[in-house]
Amino acid sequence: MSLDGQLPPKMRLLRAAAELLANSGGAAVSTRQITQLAGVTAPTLYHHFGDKEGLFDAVVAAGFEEYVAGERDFAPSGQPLEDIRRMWDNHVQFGLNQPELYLVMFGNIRPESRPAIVADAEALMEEMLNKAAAAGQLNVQPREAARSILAANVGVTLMLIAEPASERNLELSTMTRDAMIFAVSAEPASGTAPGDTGKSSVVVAAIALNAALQASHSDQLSSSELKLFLEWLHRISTSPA
Amino acid sequence: MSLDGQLPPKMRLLRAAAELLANSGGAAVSTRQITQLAGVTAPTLYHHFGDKEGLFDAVVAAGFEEYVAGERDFAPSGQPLEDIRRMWDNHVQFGLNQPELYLVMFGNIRPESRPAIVADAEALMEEMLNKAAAAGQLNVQPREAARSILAANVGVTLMLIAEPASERNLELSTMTRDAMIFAVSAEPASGTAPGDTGKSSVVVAAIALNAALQASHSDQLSSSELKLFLEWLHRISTSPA
DNA sequence: TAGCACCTATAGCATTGCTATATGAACTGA
DNA sequence: TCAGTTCATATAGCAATGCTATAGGTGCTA
Repeated sequence: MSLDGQLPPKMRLLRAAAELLANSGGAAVSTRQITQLAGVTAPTLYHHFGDKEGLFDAVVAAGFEEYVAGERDFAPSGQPLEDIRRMWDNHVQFGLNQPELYLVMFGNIRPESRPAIVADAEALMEEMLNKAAAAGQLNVQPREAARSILAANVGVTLMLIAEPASERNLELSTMTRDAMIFAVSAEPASGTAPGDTGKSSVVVAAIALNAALQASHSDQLSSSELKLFLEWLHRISTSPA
Repeated sequence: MSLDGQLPPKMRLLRAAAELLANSGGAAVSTRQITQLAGVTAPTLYHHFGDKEGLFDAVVAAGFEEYVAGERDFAPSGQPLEDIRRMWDNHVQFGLNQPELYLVMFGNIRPESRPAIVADAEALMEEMLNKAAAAGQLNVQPREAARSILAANVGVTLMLIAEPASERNLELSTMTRDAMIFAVSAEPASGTAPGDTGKSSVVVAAIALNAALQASHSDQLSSSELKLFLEWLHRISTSPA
């Protein structure tokens, strides 16, 4: 139960802290647990890191190095926006793989350390977005785009972490990701005119669906299913209500 | 320095905890500080709330009531998507006004309590999106849209909280907000442009009908018919583009 | 060998969340 | 009116926490 490996105590403390943090399930981790697992006594910890927070900052810094490495460690595809997608997915995956560490990095807020990390993550993404801008693919400043995308990226990751692993639906991530990337990209994005506020009755909706179905040859339903479906639809769309 | 006001101790504890939490600047708040400010001794706290966490949960619950009240307390404009914008702005403002409370609610994660709150916030937004869907203004399921928008909303708010108040640029919020809303909204008539990134009109119509049906208790179909009908409707409205 | 900087251990302090127990107050039924 | 019961608060103290004052090795240089 001790992390001896002839490693220097400083390293053992770092690893012990990281391991306990990762397995704590959100609960607090005591210095006594850490020092015991590291096979070291208390003053050693305070000699090397000054503080419990100092130790945790070191753990976070190490985690951030790993994060940055993950964000850089793929061959650029030549399509900057495609690379942004991969950065997004990497970010989410990092959060899901190391939720506790991620929470300390992006979920917690201590007015000094967090902005530094966030700023670095922003810079990382901005760097990539600069290429997109150079290729004329952005319709906003790269910095603003990076901030916006990263904010959404963090929000999605936090939400995915918060829900039980069995219910996690990564479509939330891809959908939000593509929405953000589309929003900053220079495609011919027409205005968002709300348009006519169509009536909201069941009848109107049913009629619309009916018409759309007739015209589209959807193959989601078998022919017998479709027949019955249309009959019901007709019943609904001719209802007196 | 005491919160006496002839209020019952339970209330004084709640207010003391809320006040200390709001002014702690992220630092830990001890039960002794709370009980002293409330003019009460320790066992009183544990009698009423069982736990330090129990007390904080109560504070969060009260904060959430306030949040929900803020989200409901404006006249519906008749344009659901415009109301969604206001919900977003309310959310951000709540976070900036009470950052510490907000962090406990949305930034922290304790696998039990947080998902409940997030789920409630989701439901709140989904409720509004149902109206948009019923009006044929959505191209995704209201639930998915709500999750996606809320995730981005939280991410933006956290990022704004993290940076010094002087540098806060709310344009990050409006830009991300409009990007998300645009992404989930159906292409406004103006030419129908079927091919583009928008989903087919069948899907839009099916989603609208689904939302309208849920809200209207139509009795044109028997319950068993309705069940099967909804199942098919779901199949259609989640079909790949 | 002596001196020196570095690293670690022994032991203990103040504060933390929490509780076993007891005391008071308010209500209930006779 | 009064004993019994329940609710609410206080006294005092426990175990665990973060942290530290002090002292003891350990290896290097001279």
